[in-house]
Amino acid sequence: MTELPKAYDFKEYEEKIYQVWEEKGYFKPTNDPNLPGHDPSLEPFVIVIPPPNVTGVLHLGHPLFVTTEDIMIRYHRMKGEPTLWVPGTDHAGIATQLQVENQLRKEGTTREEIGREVFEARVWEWKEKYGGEIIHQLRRLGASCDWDRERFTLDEGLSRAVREAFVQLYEKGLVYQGPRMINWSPGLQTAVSDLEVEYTEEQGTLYYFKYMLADGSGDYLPVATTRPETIPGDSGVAVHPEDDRYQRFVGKEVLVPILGRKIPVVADDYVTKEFGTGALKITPGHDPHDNEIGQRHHLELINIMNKDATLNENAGPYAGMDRFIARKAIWADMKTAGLVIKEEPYLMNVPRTQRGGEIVEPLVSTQWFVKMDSMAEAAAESVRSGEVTFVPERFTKVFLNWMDNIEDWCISRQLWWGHRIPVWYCQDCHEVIVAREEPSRCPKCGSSALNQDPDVLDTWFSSGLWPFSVFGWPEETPDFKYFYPTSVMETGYDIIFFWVARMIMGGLFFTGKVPFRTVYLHGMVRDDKGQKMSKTKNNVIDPRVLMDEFGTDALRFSLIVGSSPGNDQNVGVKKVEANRNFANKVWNIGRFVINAINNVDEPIKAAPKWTLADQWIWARTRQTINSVNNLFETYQFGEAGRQVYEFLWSDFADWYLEASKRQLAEGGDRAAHTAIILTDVLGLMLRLLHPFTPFVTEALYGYLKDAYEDNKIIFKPDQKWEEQLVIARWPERMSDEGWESGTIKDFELVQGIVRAIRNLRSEYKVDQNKPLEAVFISQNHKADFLRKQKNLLIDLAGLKEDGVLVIDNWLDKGKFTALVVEDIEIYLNLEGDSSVDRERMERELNEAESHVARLEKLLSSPFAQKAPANVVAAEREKLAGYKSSVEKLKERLK
RNA sequence: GGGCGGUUAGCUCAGUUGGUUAGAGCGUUGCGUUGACAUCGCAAAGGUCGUAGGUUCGAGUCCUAUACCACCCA
Repeated sequence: MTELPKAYDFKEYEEKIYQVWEEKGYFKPTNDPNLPGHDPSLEPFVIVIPPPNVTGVLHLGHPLFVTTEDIMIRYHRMKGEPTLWVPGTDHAGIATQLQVENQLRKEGTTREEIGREVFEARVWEWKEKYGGEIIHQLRRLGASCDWDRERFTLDEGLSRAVREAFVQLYEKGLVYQGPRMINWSPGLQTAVSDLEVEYTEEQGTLYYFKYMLADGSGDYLPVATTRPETIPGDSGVAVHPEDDRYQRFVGKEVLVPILGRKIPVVADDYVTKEFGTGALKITPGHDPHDNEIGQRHHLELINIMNKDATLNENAGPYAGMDRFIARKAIWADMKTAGLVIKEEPYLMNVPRTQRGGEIVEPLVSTQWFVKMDSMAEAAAESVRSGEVTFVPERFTKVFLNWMDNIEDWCISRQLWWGHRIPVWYCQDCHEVIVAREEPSRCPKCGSSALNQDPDVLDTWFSSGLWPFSVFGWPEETPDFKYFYPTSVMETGYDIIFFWVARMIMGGLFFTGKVPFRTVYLHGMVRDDKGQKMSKTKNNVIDPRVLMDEFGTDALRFSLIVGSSPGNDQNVGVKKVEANRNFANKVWNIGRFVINAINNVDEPIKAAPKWTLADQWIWARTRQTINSVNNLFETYQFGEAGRQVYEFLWSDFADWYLEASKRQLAEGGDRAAHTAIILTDVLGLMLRLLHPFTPFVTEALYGYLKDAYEDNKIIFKPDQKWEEQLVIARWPERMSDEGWESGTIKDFELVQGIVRAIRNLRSEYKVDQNKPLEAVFISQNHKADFLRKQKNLLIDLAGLKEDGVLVIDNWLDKGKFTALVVEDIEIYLNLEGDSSVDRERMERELNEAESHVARLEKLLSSPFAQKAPANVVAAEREKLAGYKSSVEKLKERLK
């Protein structure tokens, strides 16, 4: 029988407990399809982790998703379902490559210098060195994943899945290669997808200049642009077909400034008459909209840019200049040539890459693309039909809107870290070979001179296969057959397009099934002022520091409680500290209960006679269990956590534990039955709380179980205690037995009286420990009730043990101070100032009278007829209470 | 331009079938520490629930408009 320390020391338990969980295999799914005795009819609960960047640094987004998913996983595991959470990491192409390139720079070298093979080896080294860190942190956060099923997106199996997927798409004509307008990142030297481009509003300049007519008339078309450096690539000027100002120019030719090339003026209703001059220069090679207009009017496509964002020979005198230097140079030359009209400041949307942050250059390049329309239609249909649902629901619309406007996906990246595109080119006959395995010779001409495409695939291409590739797809493994499709995809709303959409499309295309039924999207974590955390703002909170200081449970609880799905949340250190205190509170409740169990030493003689407090806490327990079950089923984990918190702190600790002290001191059956109630309620609450704060609850469960089983007097062997809380039975809903609401109301009357007495004590500055004499006066059935609850009132309100009287009338009110709760008069011997007394009672009378007035008005309004009977009855009852208070107070004030 | 979310106590936020004096944590104020807990207890102050309309017996909750903030798509 060990005495627990006064404070919960999470450092003592977290690591050890996690180790035991893992060693005992609790994170492994029951009903494993690879083992004998598997029952395929049992529906499993499955989540695949959103794989964190393998060399990434832990930020608060990780604890948020880990906790949310762990809550669901632990809940379903406790419900006894076969439960699986598949962990893993993502190779994160650009991010990881940049890290290693940084390292190389420090060493004074570059990837080009060391070559592709050496570079790849270096990245693997890097991954081995730092890749374990993020996984270690997931464990520390308490993630109950099946680590035997851990995956990495560049693993052999997953690489095979990627090749398979590419080839299948190619065979069905959904993957194609071609020159097409893409977003080029000159800094990263790779193409990026539309999604990887972010637009920021920045101050720029709108340049107005003259497009001279080619007929030498000296007439000109005024044009405005934000990018003069693209003028050498112009192959037309467009005006709105209904723009009277420019009708006469349509069909004529104008001269490209400086270069003197002749280009046509066309009419196109894409042009906004009000913008700039109403005439738009068209650069089909370097602007996506211009590209479309160019195609419509068969304008020449001129590429004027090199891959490093310098201009090429098509830019004539500006060849070799960087794009921004060229901008200045051209403008200066045009000024000299008298072609400039004016400049004005202009707020423009500048496209920048998500990663590097430099300005993206739209240009035409040969890349690999996935044709999206048919896949998107299928994905949209699966959402429209409700086969896949979103939590919160509003993301459905966001998703469908994107699906309806989807563009083809550029999947090739000019990087060295990632899945190499499974395409080979024959050097001799130029055959393009797309294959699952590396071919040794060309199937067309037999040549062995084959070169593999140098590009790798977008990281999201492999991520899109994640929900089934982790189970061994394309192999029909037992895992794939049993665990796929998964149950819930939990991730941040910021990657709904990047990832969620592509998984749904991929799932439907490759497996014919949606990859998950429910998409739960969490919000972003910001600092306590609502700002995005960033290194430059220096407001980044390191989760590891929070865990060091307050424990994992406190961090987990802070990220879940007080937030709702899909909404951003602000997290400050204070909040985590408060929840560390909660963990400690739970710990001390546990200490109290264990102590109570240990002190029971007499055999139970009779059937239990429950006290009001016993019945009340049990009723509240049932209420809480039912409510938490409802909330879990609707993904309202924050509210569920809050309710358990409130129950434990405000009901169980503040009231029941206090009430139980006398019951325990009484000894005998009373103490034994009280200990049983304490144990049962705490046991149930530890279960409800376990998904949120797994460590402190597991630690306490162990001690509670030991104490209970060691006590041979109250121990019931038939009441099975599971080995550990992590696999203990989840408390299921209990139906109402009818007695609960009355019991709760009765106890609330006691609480009302106790609070009133405490307030009075505080107001009269009477020492809290001083026992008070009290006389309760009640003329109705409540007198009996009060007599029965006398001891409870004595303990909770701090009354004098033998100084409490319950009678139906009393004349000698002398120096006693009056208090009225509903129709009960309470007289306390406070030895207070009677003028203060009068003043206070007048205040109370005023308040009660205002309530009476308010309620009488309410009840004489149509409310009484139209509102449901129970609502009206409740108000009538309140009115009665206030009325008798008024009466008693008036009497006392005479 | 379209869309979404937010606006509730000094601060950070809960409040999901509309039910009649709106909640928590932190902060503030007062009192209190020899057995569950000072990582605490008891109590107090503090809110026209952005604004204006509407629906309803009843609106923080539903509808319309509007302001501001944030985000997404174009």
